[in-house]
Amino acid sequence: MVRAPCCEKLGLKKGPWTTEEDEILIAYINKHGHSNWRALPKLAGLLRCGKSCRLRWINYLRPDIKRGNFTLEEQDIVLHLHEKLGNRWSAIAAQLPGRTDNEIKNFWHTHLKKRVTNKQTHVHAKKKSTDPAVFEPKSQPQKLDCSNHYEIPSFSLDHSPFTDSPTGYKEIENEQNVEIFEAFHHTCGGHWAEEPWTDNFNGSLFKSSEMNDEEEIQPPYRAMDSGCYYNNGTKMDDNMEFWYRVFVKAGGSPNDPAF
DNA sequence: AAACATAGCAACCGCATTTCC
DNA sequence: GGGAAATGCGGTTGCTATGTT
Repeated sequence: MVRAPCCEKLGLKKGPWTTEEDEILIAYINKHGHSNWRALPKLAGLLRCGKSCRLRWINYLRPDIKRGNFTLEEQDIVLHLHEKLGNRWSAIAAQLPGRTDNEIKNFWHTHLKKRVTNKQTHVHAKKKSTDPAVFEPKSQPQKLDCSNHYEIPSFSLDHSPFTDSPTGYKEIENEQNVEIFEAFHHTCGGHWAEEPWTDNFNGSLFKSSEMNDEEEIQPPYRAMDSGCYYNNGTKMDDNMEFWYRVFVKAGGSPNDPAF
């Protein structure tokens, strides 16, 4: 294939776009669309190459672009998908309406990469703690549905939702609760005393009952170094924490007197 | 206040893939 | 079916804002 001459050789402009250029591009696309990027700049009267116009439109001028900080939910989705897909930014962007691959890529390099590095360090350090909760990711990440459409299950605050499994881990007793628990962190707002969850979990949820100080946490198991706290600062026990998360995820008030 | 370092991000580059003729 | 053109994608660069010394 013969490579098209670069912008400079054609006397085309490079570098940051001006407001005037943006306006011209927007006006042209609004009127004529962008069926042919290569022809567009000439037709619109822009001294830019088609590639530059496309990039500017896709990454900045599109009306459906979502600007501003990434929400916790978006950050988690990026982390989950990156763990599964790697640097396939466009594939990740496809799961985040309004976010561009370029924006996600930048955000990853400037924010999330550090968090992953820190988390790995933390997981390593966590092996010295007692009774860490662990998760086993089973299948590929999926876009989490964070709407509160779950029905509040019947439960007793004294009842343990965990059942023993032959593997030595404790498993959450039914699929609906697993699903709710998996999505718990997306409901957290200011209710959870924890950092946003960053690990890849999307299958059954397990809680270790047999890990001790000497055991190293290895993938696919993950440390959960967080918890839920009462207003007085006391940490909830495991059962209470579980039901609290289920309850809030299902639409219950975080301040419900039951907790 | 100035110099320097770092972070954040828009934009570019070159290769890969898809579409068109 | 094959080559050229167009588009898409991911890595990288470089400018600007902000923080630190």
